[in-house]
Amino acid sequence: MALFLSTFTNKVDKKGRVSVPAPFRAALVGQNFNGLVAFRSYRLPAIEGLDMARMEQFSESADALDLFSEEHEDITATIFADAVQLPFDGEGRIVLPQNLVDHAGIDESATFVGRGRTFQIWQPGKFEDFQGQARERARDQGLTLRLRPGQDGDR
Amino acid sequence: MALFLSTFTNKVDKKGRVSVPAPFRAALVGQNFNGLVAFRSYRLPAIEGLDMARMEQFSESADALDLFSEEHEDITATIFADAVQLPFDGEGRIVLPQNLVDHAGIDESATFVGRGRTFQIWQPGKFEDFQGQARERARDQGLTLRLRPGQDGDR
DNA sequence: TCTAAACCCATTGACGCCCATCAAATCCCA
DNA sequence: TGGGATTTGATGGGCGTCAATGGGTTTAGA
Repeated sequence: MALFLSTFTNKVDKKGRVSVPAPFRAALVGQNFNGLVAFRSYRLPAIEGLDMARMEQFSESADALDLFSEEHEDITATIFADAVQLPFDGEGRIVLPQNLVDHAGIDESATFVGRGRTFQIWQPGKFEDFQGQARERARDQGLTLRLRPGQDGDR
Repeated sequence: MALFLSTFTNKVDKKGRVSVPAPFRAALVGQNFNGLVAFRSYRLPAIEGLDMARMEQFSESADALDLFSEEHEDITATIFADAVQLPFDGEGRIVLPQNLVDHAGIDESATFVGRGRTFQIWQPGKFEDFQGQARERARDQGLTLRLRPGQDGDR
């Protein structure tokens, strides 16, 4: 599976189109669906972005919950109902729906933020603030990452 | 199997017809029956929508329950007895039966809500409220979706 | 014969698709 | 190694197509 790395800021044109950074596009090829899936983060003023394979995986995981249970209802209402498929145009751009734009407070530019298996889309200024705070927390709390044993990195 | 994503709100015309969103229609092709199956949700003021394959799956799951048990009686009465087949017209519209419309409180518009393997049909305002509450619960309870083990992400 | 559902056709507005331009990074060769 | 040429990615705009919608007409069943 592809890794989404680094951050890119692109312009949103009058039609609401944004170019998806070429490296991200390269990580999103080879699906049935030529585009990406997006939904509003329920914790942050940001848009979550992922590929269809990941969404299918969510779907299978959600199927493991009891149907008609409250947990199932909440998960599907916050993720699947909120998700949109955003196809690429010939130039590799997407159109961000109004409700996503509103949620993230995006205006003339959008920042694509790599987060490993997924990525996020932010209003540039808001991401800058958020990243600054995250770095502070990481430093103050001595954040560490434990590697999973027995797992090769190149899966 | 089909994956239903996003929400779409369409108008109900004077004849009671609603366009089923094109992406949903695309997920509903390839059945014997050109249309969808619907029944009243027993927990929510909404209409459950699905394809025939999913209905078959429900049937098999119900078979796992003891025949003539109260649970079996209740499930079959609530789901199978209540279900209706709604065929598409030439433009991909359906007509919602009166009892479903009443149950969901639908008037001039209907909201189609993707929920993964199935979808729901709501009165727009009611779904907005419900989704808002679901998002709150998701945030407050730190709702997460555990990915099913043994499933590779890189498919 | 009357009503309701199925079928057909017209309109319109958003979106997908195409082409043009421009900037930047890279490549190539003297 | 410097500078010109080429490629690739980002951006802008025009136009055709399809989905959603509305209404009329025919068919079937009561």
